[in-house]
Order: sequence, then C-alpha cells, then structure tokens
Amino acid sequence: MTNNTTRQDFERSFCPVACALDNLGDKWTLLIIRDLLLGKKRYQEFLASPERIATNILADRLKKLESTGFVRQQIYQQKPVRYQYILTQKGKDLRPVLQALVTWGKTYYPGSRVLDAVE
Amino acid sequence: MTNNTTRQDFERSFCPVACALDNLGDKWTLLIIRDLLLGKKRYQEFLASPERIATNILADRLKKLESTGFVRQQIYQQKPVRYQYILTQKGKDLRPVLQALVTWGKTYYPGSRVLDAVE
DNA sequence: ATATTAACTTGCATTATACAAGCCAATTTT
DNA sequence: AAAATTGGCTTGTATAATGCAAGTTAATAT
Repeated sequence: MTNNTTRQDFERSFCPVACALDNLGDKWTLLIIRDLLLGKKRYQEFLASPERIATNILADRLKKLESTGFVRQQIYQQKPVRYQYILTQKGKDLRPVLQALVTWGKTYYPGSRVLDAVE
Repeated sequence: MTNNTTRQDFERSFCPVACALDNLGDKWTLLIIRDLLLGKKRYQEFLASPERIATNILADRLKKLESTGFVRQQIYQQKPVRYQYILTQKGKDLRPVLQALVTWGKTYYPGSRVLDAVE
C-alpha cells in the first residue's frame, strides 16, 4: 500500500475488526456503502432505499464517510452546486464485507434479496 | 437449510444486508462474535477484551444474541449456576464476515492485529 | 469472619437515532 | 409572473442506545 490513506489512530483497540467497526458499526453506514456499491450516487437515491433513512442521519453519515475517506464528493452541476458521492478505493474494498453479509443474510433470511448485484 | 432457525420478520427491508444489520449493526455485537470465534466463552473473558465493553452492554448483547439464535447458553457449573456462551451454526456462519473485516482492517489500519486467529 | 470471584443489575448522565418540519436556490408548471 | 416542485440539506425535539460507577448474590478461598 502506497500510504496515501489517512492512518487514523486506534480508537478502541488495535484489532482490525474494532477499527473497522469504529467506522462502520452502526445501523446505517453499511447500508449507504451497499447503495454506493450498487451504483447509487445522490442524496435522493439513498433516501429512496427501502429502509427509509432519516435525512439528518443520511447527511451526517455522508459527512462522516467523506471525512474518513470512504467517499468523495463530486460536483455534478453548478447552479445550484450539487454533489454526488463516489466511493474511494477504501470504500470499494468493503465489497467483500458486503458480499459476506449478503451470503449470510440470504441463508438466514430466506426470501431476502438484494435489489441489484452486490453479490 | 433444514429450517430449525427462527425466521424473523424483515425489520427494515427484505435486503439481506439490512436484515443482517438489524442484528449486527452496532458498535459491540460483532466484537462479541469475534471473541466467540476466537474461542472465548465466558463473561469475564469478553470483559477482558481490549475494547472495554461496559457490563450492562455486554449482558444486553449476550441476551439479544441468545434470543436471536446466534448463541446458546451452556451451564458449566452448578453451585452457583454459571453459564458460558457457545456459537450456534448461525453465529459460526458469520466467520466470513469477520474475515472480510479483518482483511479490510489490516489494509487500512496498518499495525492493527487480531489477537489470535479469526483470519 | 472477611475477602474474592463470577455474572450480572441498577441508576443516572451523555450521545445517537427518529420524526417532522423548515430552508434555500434554481427549475418547472400553471 | 406567480406558484409549485426538486435537490440537498438543517433544525428542533422526543425517544432510544451507550457509557460509567456502584451495587447485588451465591459460593468459594483465606
């Protein structure tokens, strides 16, 4: 790894699982990552997901995901300036985590289905 | 799957990721699963982990993990009755999720290390 | 008799999440 | 030209989750 990623301090411990969960361990963050991996980019697209995230939570998570380098903002129009969100490599590298969750979820929640392909 | 697992209703959506996170989406649950996968079984062992979970949170999570079928209690001594916690197949099947988190964590938190082998 | 251990529970403060409403600039509709 | 809509949020407030310290209970060890 050519260290261009911001190396954060260990919050709770030096365990890689704990470090990951310091960023991802809540009800919503990984669902936004799922949406991004599925190709969603805009605020309204995230809001349209079936889990119905609240607007303040979504804004907060996008801000955190940006400040922690999972995502970057990209202007897609001037007048008015509007941003879309793109996964960085750090974010894209979560795909195996999401894939493992999909596999587990489909096993223990038969009938569950991913909208598109994360799998 | 010989349906001996309790099929819960979809809480937030029929997405397997959302279903998984309904159970696992917080700061602590997956760390307890990590400990269980590493062979820890008892209350004091979980408390001894470097992340320093609070006792009320640990008790709450163990209760939830049991009621949702990730774990079962096993008496390891009478007088006084003491329980230890064992992963069910549903819990053991989270190993690939943890492995993926370890891989990601070791990449983006260089210097992080799992205590023993989840990896 | 006193202290220690294991597995919790309880009380209270702080932080996170949920829900509804409001804001602002620009575009679209009437 | 005025009114409504769209996109991306922010604000206020209620409820729920988390954190921290202390207490409980039954049994064993000193």
